[in-house]
Amino acid sequence: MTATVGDARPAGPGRTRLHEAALRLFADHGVNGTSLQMIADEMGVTKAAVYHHYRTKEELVVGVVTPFLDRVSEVLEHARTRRGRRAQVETVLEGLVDLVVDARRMYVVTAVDPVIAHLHEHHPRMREVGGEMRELLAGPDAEPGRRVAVAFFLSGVIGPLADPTCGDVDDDALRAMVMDVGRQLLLPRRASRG
Amino acid sequence: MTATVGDARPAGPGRTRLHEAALRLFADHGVNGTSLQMIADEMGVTKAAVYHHYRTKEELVVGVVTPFLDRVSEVLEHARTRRGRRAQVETVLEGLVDLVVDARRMYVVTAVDPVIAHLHEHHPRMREVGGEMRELLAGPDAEPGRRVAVAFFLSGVIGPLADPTCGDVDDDALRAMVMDVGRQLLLPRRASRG
DNA sequence: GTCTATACGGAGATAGAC
DNA sequence: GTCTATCTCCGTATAGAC
Repeated sequence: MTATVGDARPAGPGRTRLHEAALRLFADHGVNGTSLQMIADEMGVTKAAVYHHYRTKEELVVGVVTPFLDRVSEVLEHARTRRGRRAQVETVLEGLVDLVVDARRMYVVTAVDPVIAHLHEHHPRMREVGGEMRELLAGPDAEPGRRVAVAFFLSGVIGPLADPTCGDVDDDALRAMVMDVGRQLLLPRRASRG
Repeated sequence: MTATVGDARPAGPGRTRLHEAALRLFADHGVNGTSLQMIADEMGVTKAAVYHHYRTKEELVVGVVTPFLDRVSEVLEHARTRRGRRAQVETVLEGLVDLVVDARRMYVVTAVDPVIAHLHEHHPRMREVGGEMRELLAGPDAEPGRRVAVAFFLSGVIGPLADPTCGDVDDDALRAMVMDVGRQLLLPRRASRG
């Protein structure tokens, strides 16, 4: 049994330091390639100290991902308050790109890591948030073409974040460029160009 | 000719079976999440039998990736025989999308796995092929916007392949849709930045 | 090419003192 | 909240027989 981590504690400073150290390493080596020993070393403590915060590695992973998941939830919630599909898509797009550029490393990890991919399938809240995002972006009963575009976009955003050839692009420029691509893919103009 | 692979053995049937089994598991669990024991079980043999083909796990990984790398090389070579940047980009696009749809699992692995990402940085031939592809798609001394688009595209293609909400889309449709997106991003009509 | 058997290290995890 | 010490299991890898 994999236990639901209804761990709603507010995450003190120690925990936050742990999250940050773990995240750095996850982004570099993947979750499976990162041992608790590595994390402990990164923080300058021992494994046992890490185990004080989480009972298992899996719970640690969930703990690291959760704050990011929360922010995505907020974006979706905000989008739902808007009227009209186009406005909703635009809002998700903006919020997501913002979030993703701001938390580069995190999104790379959450989007790409095999371990987290499994979590996406099995962890109830991740399934839920992922589903809601796709639904908001694609719309109900979307045609294949639309679903492909959405999947393409969600996966595409990580490219510029991870690609070394884009390392020189600063956050603001990146945000603008990715938004541009996102609009092209998900908000095609009806008749003419605007 | 598609260059030498460190290990230029012709890959008999046993080796090919091994590659396929390993690939299936890599795609599911990531390279680090796949033990040689799992691979052996998948093939119905023992670990020692696997070690008959490769001396280390890393060599196995390279062996699995190489055939795919060779096909990418062929695509690039073919593109270089064409005259004009647009024609070259179009050719790479077509070849790559074809290849990627045909070898879904493989591309997901090569594009996404943390272990292979490190290989991309350190393994000479992978560095080379990756660099050549970006150069062909982006052009020499490309501006940031173009580089972002290329990175976005290369990462975006894996989305529809991996996303469960696109599972019902058959290969031909997928190919067409992804090509469409690729042209939008990389071959803008009446290019303002070509 | 495949097997059995085994070496060795490092992984995740626990106990209990400070 | 952090430590030392320790457990167990499984990972990679090797030796040598069939």
